[in-house]
Amino acid sequence: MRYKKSEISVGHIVEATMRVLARQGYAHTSLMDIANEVGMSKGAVHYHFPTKEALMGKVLETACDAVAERTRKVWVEGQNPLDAMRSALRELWTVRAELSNETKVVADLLAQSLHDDKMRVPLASYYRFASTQVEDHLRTNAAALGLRPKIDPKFIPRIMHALLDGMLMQKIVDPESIKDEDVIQALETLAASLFEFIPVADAVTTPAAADGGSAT
Amino acid sequence: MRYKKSEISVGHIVEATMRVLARQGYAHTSLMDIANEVGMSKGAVHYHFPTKEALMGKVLETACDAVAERTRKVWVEGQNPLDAMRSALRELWTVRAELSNETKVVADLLAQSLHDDKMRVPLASYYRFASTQVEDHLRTNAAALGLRPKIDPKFIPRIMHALLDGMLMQKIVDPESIKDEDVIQALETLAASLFEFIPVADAVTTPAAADGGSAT
Amino acid sequence: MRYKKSEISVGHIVEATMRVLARQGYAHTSLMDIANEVGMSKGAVHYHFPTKEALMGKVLETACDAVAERTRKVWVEGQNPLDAMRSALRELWTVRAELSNETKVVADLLAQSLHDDKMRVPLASYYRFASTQVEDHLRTNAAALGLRPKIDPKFIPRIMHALLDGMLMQKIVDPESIKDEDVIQALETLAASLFEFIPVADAVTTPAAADGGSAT
Amino acid sequence: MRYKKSEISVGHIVEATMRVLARQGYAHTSLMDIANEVGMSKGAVHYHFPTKEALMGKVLETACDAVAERTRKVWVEGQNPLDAMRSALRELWTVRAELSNETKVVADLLAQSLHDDKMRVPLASYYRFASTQVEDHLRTNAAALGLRPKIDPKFIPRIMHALLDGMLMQKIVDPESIKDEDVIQALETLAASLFEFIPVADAVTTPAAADGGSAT
DNA sequence: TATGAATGAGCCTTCATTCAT
DNA sequence: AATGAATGAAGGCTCATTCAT
Repeated sequence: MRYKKSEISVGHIVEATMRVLARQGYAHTSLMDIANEVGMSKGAVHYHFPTKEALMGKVLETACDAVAERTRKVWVEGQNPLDAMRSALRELWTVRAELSNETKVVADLLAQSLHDDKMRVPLASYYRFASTQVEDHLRTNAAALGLRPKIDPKFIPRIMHALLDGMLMQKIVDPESIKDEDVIQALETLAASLFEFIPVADAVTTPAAADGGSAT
Repeated sequence: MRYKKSEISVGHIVEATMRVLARQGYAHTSLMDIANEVGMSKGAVHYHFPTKEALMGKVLETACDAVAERTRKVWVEGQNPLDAMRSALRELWTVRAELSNETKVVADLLAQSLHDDKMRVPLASYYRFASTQVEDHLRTNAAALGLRPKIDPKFIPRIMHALLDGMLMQKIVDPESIKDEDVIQALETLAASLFEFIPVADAVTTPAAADGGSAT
Repeated sequence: MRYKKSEISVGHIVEATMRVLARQGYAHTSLMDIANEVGMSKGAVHYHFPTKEALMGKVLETACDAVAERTRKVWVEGQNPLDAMRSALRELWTVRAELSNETKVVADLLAQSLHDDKMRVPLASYYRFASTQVEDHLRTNAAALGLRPKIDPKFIPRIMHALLDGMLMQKIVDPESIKDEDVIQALETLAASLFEFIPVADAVTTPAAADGGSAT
Repeated sequence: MRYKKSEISVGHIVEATMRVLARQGYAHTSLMDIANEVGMSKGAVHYHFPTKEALMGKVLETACDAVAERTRKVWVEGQNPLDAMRSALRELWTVRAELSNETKVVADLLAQSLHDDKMRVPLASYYRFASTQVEDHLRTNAAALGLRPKIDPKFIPRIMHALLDGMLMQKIVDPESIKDEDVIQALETLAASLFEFIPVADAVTTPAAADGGSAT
């Protein structure tokens, strides 16, 4: 119980940093801002994090975890991989489009990672997590339903995340040009065209059937 | 001399800033660094740009122009929109994967634009330019060849750029996981699936057509 | 247990401080460093010493005592004051030249005493102790052996200590220029020249006496 | 003329630092104190000296030069080395006993040099200068006057400076115990006993004569 | 057009000290 | 007797900006 106090404070600091970072961005966030936001002295912040860098590392990690968690939730339910992917994409886009603090922080620190090696670590493991998670799902369910991915299943989640992240950037920069419905619809069409339908039961060689199926 | 001394100096400053920014990132770049890189005094930099913000604005504009220019070149040649898009994607990815100074600077300042309205302007017009340029191309050529885009042609370039930008982020963060060949192959497959082949009057049932269909 | 826990801890703290001070110097030693060296918390150090100043005072006192103790040992044995002084000087120089932690701390805090009155107290009593101790020795033995000091015997030990301390400073600053043998030889010659030989009644013209004379 | 301004400011800063250092000591002197004393902003001080250490280095150098200069002046006049040494010692002690700012600063930074290699350099060259200067003087004049030093002439100035510095330390720590007249008298006696008198004209082998001469 | 000097606010960090437990 | 947490005042240093020249 004695030692919990520190953990609590650390938690508060990380949360406050997330808010400030989302509001002002890495380049314009000082420890003073953070201390004010968390309602502590600068010294207290340094008591828990020896250096600003260390704090930022922890914050990035936390933000990645939070985003990953949302990603995880999105996938658990679906059965049919195509439907799963559709609804997941819709969810994933919504999560991004809301521009939660965590999303902003990840975006911001991702740019930092261009010049700071250490920042890459949590980001890399986030992408790897998201990638393998979906890959497993596809490997398990797709074949059973006669859906054959047109590209390496390992790459599908990376492609989808890239699409989402890239669209988010455009939305940030130019919100009027990016309507959520357009994005979602485009995403669904794209997702669909990543698979070919291969009827399990009867014939396999009717490209027309595959055509119709995948185009739906 | 055709150019005033001032214009030349401004050019030097912008170039130098591009280098420094690519090297150190916005958050860790000071006017001192820039002045050193140009070989001028800090005062001189301030003579040409009243404020750091103004300089950054000009630099971002220049970087966007440079990137747009490369994008433009990539599209001019192609005839068949599908082939054009394929080769364009390959080019666009190569340009990004090289991580030129301009690319880095755009990525870096894009993150800044999350918190700085003014920075969004040149970025927005870059995306709009890239978007409309390709849109025009598609509108002109696609129909003539019996290719019908499955999604709003206005959106296709945005999707493609999103894909490229998003993949670039993953490559920055975790280079080992992103092989250039994989990316290019995935992009081509995706590009292909964005179009349906609609048999024009005469030539119809060639297997090639069926092929195009299944590739949708 | 004979000693209270508190006394033991105080001892540990003082010892640790001595080590840290010898290693880093007063100006670059923080309570944190000391707490780390003792293996205690900063709070614990403050429990035993209300203030950093108080701790430093105690440390200086201890260091002075330690140095004085070594000085004391050096003098007890000899009989002939001249011989005693010779061997003592040799010893005293060796002690200094070894640059023990205590020696370093005394030297360091001596400089502090330029600006901090309280620090002067233990240093002053160290010098007084060293002075009176030797003075007594001289007063007792010198006359009996027909040796007459050329300068006030009260001053002789101060002179000798000054010489030793001053040489030490030069050795610290420029070790290559100060060879221990040179120092010792010079000190012995000097010590000898501080006394005149006064023939006592009987034994007179021995060459040894002349020798003693020329050494004055 | 334009560039002189910087030199003037540098001069002011060094002078002010000397005053503050003499007043408060190295360990308790901040750049703020210095900036206040010189009537400039902290930034201005950093403009001229990139780091506190650099400033301190320059100050130590200046202080050493100042002290060396006074030492130099003291020696130029005298003819007879013994007389010269006597009056020089008197002068050197007076200079020290006044505790000028330069003297204090040298004493203070000398203690720092225990833990900071760079500080040793100017101090070492000060001692070397003082040493060689007097050595030359002795070599030139002593023999001509029939005075033979009892110890290596190279070492005489080092011994004398050690004596002076050591006495100064005692005076700082315990002023009441160190009377200037006592010091000077002791120094003269000591100086005298460092030489033997060897009559040039007639016989050289009379130890008695040497005895009388050196004892004077 | 460009420089050198100076400013002052702000930054990250350190530190002696306090206090509840 | 000792700890962990927190404070707040400096501390050294950086930086965008100003200005006389």
